[in-house]
Amino acid sequence: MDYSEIFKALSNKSRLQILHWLKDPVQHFPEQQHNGYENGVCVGIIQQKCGLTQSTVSDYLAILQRVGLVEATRIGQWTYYRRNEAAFAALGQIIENKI
Amino acid sequence: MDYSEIFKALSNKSRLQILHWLKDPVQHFPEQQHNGYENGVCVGIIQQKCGLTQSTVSDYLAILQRVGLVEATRIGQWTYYRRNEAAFAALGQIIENKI
DNA sequence: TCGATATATCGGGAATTAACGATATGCTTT
DNA sequence: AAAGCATATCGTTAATTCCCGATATATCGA
Repeated sequence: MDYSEIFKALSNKSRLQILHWLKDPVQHFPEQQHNGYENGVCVGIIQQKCGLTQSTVSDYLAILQRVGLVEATRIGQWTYYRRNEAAFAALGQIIENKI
Repeated sequence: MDYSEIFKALSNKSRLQILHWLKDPVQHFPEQQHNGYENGVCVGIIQQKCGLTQSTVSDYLAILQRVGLVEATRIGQWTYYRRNEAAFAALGQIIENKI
């Protein structure tokens, strides 16, 4: 298997920052109340906090999704992104035992 | 702290391959017997197996050393590189809990 | 000291990534 | 159907990374 793609996704400060914020959405994204946080946080809210443009944030979330670190749920016109904690646990194990 | 540099070091197939070989030097580098494997494997032997040039392999090992994933020992004209297993264990924990 | 060997460093061209603006797609409401 | 949002995709330039050859440094043996 090729883990370099996963590490490439993690090798960027903005993407690491987003992942860290998504670890505790209630604290880091209080401006999103409407739907709860079950499905994660929508792109626009993440973008505001990043300071990056909408297209960049959308790109970055797609990169993280492509390697399985986050999952997306489309609800109406919003796409909510949340961490895939199982992927992080698995990656931790891989680093401790396989790499 | 800035973990992106560590992930950048891991985001390359050749470097991951080297790290994996260094996990079991006796098996992957049988051509090196002279000094045992206590200090790791010297650059030339790693280079032969990689197929990359000497300068590239030296660069790559320096990158891995800079972020603490490997350690170097100079003995005479040889430099031996070995994995820093504590760094991998720590990184695994960071991914499971902190990122 | 000189030459041979091992490794490190420097400079560069090709390939990739960062981040953007512009535009397309898709959903919702009227 | 049309207008308004939210998000995705495309095309681009600047910056970075990949990987090399050339060269410098360090150590060893004669």
